[in-house]
Amino acid sequence: MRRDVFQAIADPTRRAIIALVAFQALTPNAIAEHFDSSRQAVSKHLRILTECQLVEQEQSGREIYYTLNAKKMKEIDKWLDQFRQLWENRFNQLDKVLYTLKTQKK
Amino acid sequence: MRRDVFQAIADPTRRAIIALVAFQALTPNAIAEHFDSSRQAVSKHLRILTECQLVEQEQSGREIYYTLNAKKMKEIDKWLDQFRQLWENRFNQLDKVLYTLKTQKK
DNA sequence: ATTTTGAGAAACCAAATGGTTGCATATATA
DNA sequence: TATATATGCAACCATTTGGTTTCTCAAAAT
Repeated sequence: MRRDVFQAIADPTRRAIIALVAFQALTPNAIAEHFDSSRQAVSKHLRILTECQLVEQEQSGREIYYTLNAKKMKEIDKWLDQFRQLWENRFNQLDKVLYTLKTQKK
Repeated sequence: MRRDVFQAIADPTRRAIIALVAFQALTPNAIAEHFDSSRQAVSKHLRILTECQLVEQEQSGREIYYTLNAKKMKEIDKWLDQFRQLWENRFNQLDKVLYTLKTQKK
């Protein structure tokens, strides 16, 4: 079960769930109300999100409140870091072509 | 065929390909050398990356050079923006709990 | 002119994914 | 105590995914 953050955010429903629990703790039932699919389907998404630690559970009686573990989101941001300078254009398309040409004439 | 950026970066091989073509234009053959899987498998990944515009093609004779379209990576960064303040702790777990309690006593 | 090489497309396949329904269990509520 | 509610889990199913092999085609190289 390769449950990494990138696989977790691939699904649009899970991204929506992330956005929901980002600003308030919610129960599976409360979350399911926002979607067409069944509560069990949402539950499975929550399981995946929990397994990769993107969300955390907090039991309160028979209810379970889910919240976003924002720190885990940083992992995605960290991965993006290596490309950030590229889209900020300090190292652009032309540079890349020149670099390619240079490494090719060996 | 829902070819969005998030689905594209879900696969670890594709993330590796992205990292490779980020710094120099490469042909499918050159890319495939970095992996265990066949050139055709890499080709399929490149197709997916192309379809969601994460990479761009540049034909040169019979060779096709692939480069990263860094601008498209910004989409991921943009999605992360809404959570950035959360992991920077300006709005933390406790706040969330309080907010939840408040909205519940209606 | 013939052969080799680079690349995409098609057909196929096992495994993973996202959904469903039905069930078990623990906690509230009547 | 009996019933209703919240949740997770298992079994099942259709579709998607990621890989393979085979094929075709165009461009280089011989």
